[in-house]
Amino acid sequence: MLDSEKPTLMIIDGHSLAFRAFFALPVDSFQTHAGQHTNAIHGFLSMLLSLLRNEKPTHLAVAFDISRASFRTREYPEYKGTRNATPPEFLGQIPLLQEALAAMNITTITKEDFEADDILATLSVEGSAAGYNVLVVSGDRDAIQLVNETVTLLYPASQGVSALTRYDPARVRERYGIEPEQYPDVAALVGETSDNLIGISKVGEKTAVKWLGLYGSLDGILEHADEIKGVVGNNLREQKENAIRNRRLNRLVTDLELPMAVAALERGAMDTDAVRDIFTRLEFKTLLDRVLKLAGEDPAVEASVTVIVEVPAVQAPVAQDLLDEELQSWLDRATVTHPAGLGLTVEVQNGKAIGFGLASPTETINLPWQPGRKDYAPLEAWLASAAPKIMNDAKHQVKALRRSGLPFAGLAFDTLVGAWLFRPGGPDKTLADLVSRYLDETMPIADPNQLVPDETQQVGAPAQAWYTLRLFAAVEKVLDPGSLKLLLEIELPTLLALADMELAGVSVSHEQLAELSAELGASTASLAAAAYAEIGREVNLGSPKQLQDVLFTQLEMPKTRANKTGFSTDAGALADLQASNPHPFLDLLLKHRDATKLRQIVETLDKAIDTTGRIHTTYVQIGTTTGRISSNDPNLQNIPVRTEEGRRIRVAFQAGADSESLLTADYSQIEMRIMAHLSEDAGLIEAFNAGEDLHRFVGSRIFGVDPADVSGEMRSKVKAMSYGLAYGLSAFGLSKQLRIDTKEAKQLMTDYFERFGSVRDYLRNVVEQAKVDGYTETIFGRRRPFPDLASPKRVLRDNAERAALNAPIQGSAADIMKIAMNGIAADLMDASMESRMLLQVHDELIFDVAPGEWDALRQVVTHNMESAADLLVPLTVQVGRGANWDAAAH
DNA sequence: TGCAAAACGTA
DNA sequence: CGTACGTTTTGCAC
Repeated sequence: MLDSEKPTLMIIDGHSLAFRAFFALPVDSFQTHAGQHTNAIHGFLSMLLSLLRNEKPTHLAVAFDISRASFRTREYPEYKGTRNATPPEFLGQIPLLQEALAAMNITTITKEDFEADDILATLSVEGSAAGYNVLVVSGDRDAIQLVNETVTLLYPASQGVSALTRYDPARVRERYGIEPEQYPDVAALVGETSDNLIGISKVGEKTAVKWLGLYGSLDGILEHADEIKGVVGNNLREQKENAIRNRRLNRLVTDLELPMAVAALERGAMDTDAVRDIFTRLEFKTLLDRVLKLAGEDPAVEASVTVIVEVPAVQAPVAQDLLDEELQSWLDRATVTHPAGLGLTVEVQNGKAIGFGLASPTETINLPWQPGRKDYAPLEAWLASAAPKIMNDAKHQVKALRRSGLPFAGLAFDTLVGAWLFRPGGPDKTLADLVSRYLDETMPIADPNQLVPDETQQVGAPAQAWYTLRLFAAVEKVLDPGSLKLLLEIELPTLLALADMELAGVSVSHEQLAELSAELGASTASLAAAAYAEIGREVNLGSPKQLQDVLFTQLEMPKTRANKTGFSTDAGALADLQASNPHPFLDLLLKHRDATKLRQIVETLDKAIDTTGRIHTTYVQIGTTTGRISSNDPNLQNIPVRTEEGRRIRVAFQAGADSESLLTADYSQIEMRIMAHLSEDAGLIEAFNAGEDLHRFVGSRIFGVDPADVSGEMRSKVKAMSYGLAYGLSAFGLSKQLRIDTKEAKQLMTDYFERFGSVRDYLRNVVEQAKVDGYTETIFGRRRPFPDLASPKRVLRDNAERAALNAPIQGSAADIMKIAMNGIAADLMDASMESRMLLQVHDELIFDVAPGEWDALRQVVTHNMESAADLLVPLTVQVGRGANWDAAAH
């Protein structure tokens, strides 16, 4: 029997979902004239109706608890003992809900001495055995253990208002990293606050999952408890009774004797009079309409039920379904009639393309897609052609096309990136945001009060494409010519390059990370133990609040810099304390911080490795205000490099299986070179043209000595000064960083500007000009608005001034790197090279070098990076080669 | 569950 | 009292 032919049994935990609905909906808005609160009933029924429509269960039951007392509370009186008293507004809603369900001819089940969960468990086992597809709907995590190939859990995603998440075994694995049946073992170890079940101290989800991975089950873990090291190991051995008790209590009963068999739960006709009666008493008007329409089972009528959202003033044209010749002739006509481009939205699911929406100003086309379709040949030809495509947030759609083996060319505009160029740092992140801002319309979105999203209310791909096309005109209009050029010539090619980099990913060794993690885990444990010994007690070293208590109360150390929660315990503050009040605890704490931080990074990276051994970050092209790209999920732009230990992480980033090595290429001192270019400072330009070490050269000028006589100390002072300049550093800040007094710092700045006066003039001028224009501009015309420069508030204005003087420098560097990347991507393509650009870290690029391509790649990379901009000083690039990222550094 | 704050990694 | 980011953890409010 096919799955789709099997009957579907839906079992709902009435109490947990009604309770969630109670907190999700405002109490005051749901009240009868008689004063009865109804928000829980309304929320529950609304969700139920959506579920009935979307899931179409053939069999249905709702289980309720009878009271808080059950065999579990008899066994362990503290069970659920911490729960607060039921809110008075909730009282009385359950009986009314049950009455409504009865009227709808829906079976409700209770069982003396057991919880609703146990009923769910029993029915799901019986249903599976009897050949049903089973849907369990519950807001209680314990229900996760019920999930298997035939049982799916629908669990409220957040706060019980927006959506239900479908947990099938794959999703449980993805979310928790365990098999569904292992969930109670995790819960037993971790504990469950809401049930007043105390777990093992210091054991969280991460640790529990790790142990389960090692030993398979709670029993396995307890058998090997002696092998587990460190504080957690001790805790486990000392508190194992907790876990055993928790496991006993969270095991759901699957063999209850219930008053009816699963087959008896088949849905029957509603008693529409009774439904009318109870819904009227509850004063549910729209819900009554919905439930009666559902009872009528008239598909035409049912479809009309969903029109609850406000109809926008302007509506997208109804989408047409076209195939073969019709599609071809539509495309032929539309591309000619609308030479500026057509709107395109790729519908993406699980990273693959599953459909397309096309739009002209007056028509939209809907094209569901699956691999191997022949009737969309015209679409594929159009996608592959240079015919202009207007998209919104194209990057992930382009990735989906590539993953689906579809061609793509002709990206002519990205409304999201365009809007970002207009307002970098603005709040607009989605198509709906842009529609609201630039079209002043409300794009219909799913009713947020509905527990189950209803696709019929969503704007589909064709309508999205249509909105995108209209946004194109609006966004293009607000962009100045420079920004428009930037978008077309720099950002759009970069978007495509980033898509390919994300798809490529970078090879990372799980073995090396695991080894590193184990080592770091051991050292954090011993450092923590040593730190505890120093102060005679155990505190959470990760809690600044608890550390404050240790440092300033127990050890009576002098107060550090203040912050919002008291006094700073950051590395700088601790170093100051160590200088004035040496104490072994401080050193141990700092080392512990280092180790835990590194381990955290290692763990995050390890988890991000895919089945092919690679990590795929996501670059956010609109992620910054300056023009830089940001990276997340995971962030590969902040991998440690400054310490020996940290660099071991970079060793794990290695050449891919098909590559001969990695190549790294970075700009040397690009921001200082841009500063030299923009300020036209003769001294600084000479410094770069001299080919001498920059800081040594500058130091010799400032301190009036030969370059050869510049000491290490002099050089580092000059270096800090130079870099600080671009950030708006003050004498005070400089003194703080160099640990010299303010007077000396001030003198250093004076001497610096005496020799490099144009730099000071330039920095002043940037801010002055920005005050006049209201924005700053990079070498390539990237603008950043600065409304706060006119603020009467000192702090705001000062902050804006520093950001303004930095923006053209950081932003120009970003422009240059993007231009270089685009050139490299084009050259790799033109020469049909196999080497791949993998990572960008602001001024550095990392590549997989295909066998035999080293020389060619080095040439392509260096040439494009060095010639990306024509400045008054040369752009120089350092290239390195190695089997891993660390070795490839120079 | 969601948020702010602190801390810290990078250029 | 130095720019630009993203992630994790803690502690607290809802």
